[in-house]
Amino acid sequence: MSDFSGYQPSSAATLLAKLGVLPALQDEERSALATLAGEEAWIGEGRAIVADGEIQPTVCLLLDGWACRCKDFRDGRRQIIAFLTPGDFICGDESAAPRRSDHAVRALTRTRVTWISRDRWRAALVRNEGLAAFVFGAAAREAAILRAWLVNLGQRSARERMAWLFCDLAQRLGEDGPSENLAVPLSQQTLAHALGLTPVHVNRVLQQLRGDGLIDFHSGTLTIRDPSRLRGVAGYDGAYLRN
Amino acid sequence: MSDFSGYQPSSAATLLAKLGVLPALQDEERSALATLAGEEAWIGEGRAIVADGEIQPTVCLLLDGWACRCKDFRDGRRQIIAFLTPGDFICGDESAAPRRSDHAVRALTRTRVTWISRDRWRAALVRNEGLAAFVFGAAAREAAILRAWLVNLGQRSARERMAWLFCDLAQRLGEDGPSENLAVPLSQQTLAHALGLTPVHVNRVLQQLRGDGLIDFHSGTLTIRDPSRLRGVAGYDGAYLRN
DNA sequence: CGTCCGGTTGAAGAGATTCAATTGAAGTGG
DNA sequence: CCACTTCAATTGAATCTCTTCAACCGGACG
Repeated sequence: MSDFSGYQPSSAATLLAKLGVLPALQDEERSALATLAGEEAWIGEGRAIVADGEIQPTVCLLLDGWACRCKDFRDGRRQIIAFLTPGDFICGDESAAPRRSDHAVRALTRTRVTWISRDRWRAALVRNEGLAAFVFGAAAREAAILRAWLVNLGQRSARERMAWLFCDLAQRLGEDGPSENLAVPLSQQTLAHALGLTPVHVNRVLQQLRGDGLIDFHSGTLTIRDPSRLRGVAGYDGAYLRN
Repeated sequence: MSDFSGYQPSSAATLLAKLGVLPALQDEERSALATLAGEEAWIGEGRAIVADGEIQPTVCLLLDGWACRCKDFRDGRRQIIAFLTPGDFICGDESAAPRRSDHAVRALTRTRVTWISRDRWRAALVRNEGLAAFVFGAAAREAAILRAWLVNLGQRSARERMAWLFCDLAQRLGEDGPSENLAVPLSQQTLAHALGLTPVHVNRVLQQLRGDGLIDFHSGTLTIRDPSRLRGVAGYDGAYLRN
């Protein structure tokens, strides 16, 4: 993976900022969360944060960098199920009993991660209604993204599919900022794994989209040149992200 | 849709039986749930139970028949996101605030449905820990199926994909019975919508699978002739269904 | 300096779609 | 009981998207 120095490593503030999106979330809740966070760790690019089949007893949060949920086949095929960015739950967001993971979570860049004891987490949710509402909302949102992604894979052509993914990323990353020149630390290979395409085809479609003046995608930076036309080819409707 | 008279319409007992799967669920919890159920309704085949974009203020349960979550495009394309069978939540299982639905739920057969007031539901979950655990488990399970389905669409060929879907259905339907001669009330058209293929191609692949002695699929009945070989071509591993 | 990895290009082939036509079973009405 | 409709399933042929395989480029790095 090339040079992704464009990322401003964020502290726990990233998560808190994300939590801040919820108007109902009081300072009290934010600090509650901040105090919950236990040990932290940096994890190298490409490493697994959670292995497929592993039982994760703790709640796990992504603080810095990008990760992905992915499923690997014996024969080398790989499907990326979701991209995770700072503030996302790596596991345990449903607060239910620990479950055997049916997929791996891998670091796409160097990432910083923190773990929270499930008991303390559960206690905090019971104590703090606003926090609980936020967490359930986040879970519902992730499920919505999952469904939208599934639809994307099932129905759209390679061109539409890639356009859609870029719309999705722009929407999610740009919710608190302008949607141009986004830091998207993904190789074409990784895009291929996310889109269910071959790297070769990703490359060609990428050139096509660039040639049409829709986007630019170079060394970890996504530039959306014509947002509305891109949404047009993608058939993109961001409704699934609004609650 | 042809003749699906093979279905024994089940009462609320179906749901309760499904709940009974969870050992920890006490009679107390089951009856709690039974008393919660409010008005019922029968819904005709093909009708929408929940429309895309609708806000469903109540919790909604499927009691009889099959339904699907599906996303319809303007241009007529349609992707089925999940199949729902008796005992499944149509909406509201996360118990979070009501959310604008990002997809429709359609009846694939004639279905029977019941609605529960969200307030009473939430109260019941708080009161009854076992019930809450079951509900969260169900949500986690549905998410796992969703992920597995996404992987299926993204990585597998038409043949593998269809084999996988049949394995999935057999596993889920057969959990409380033998896995042969399953009632699967789906047209080839519907299969196509679920698999992201054209009906024509579904037909050909179906013939191929039948010719290979793997399955039989006729007038709403799925017969798995060679389960282990079918799992082989599908690359099926049912781990995502176990918790 | 050589190697490695991501990106790029070309050519050939497989898999799935598209369009169009036919079959067959179920349901309707005369 | 038979025409007539309807709709799912089936078949064929042409087309196209995407894959596969193989080679090459260029920057990063030991």
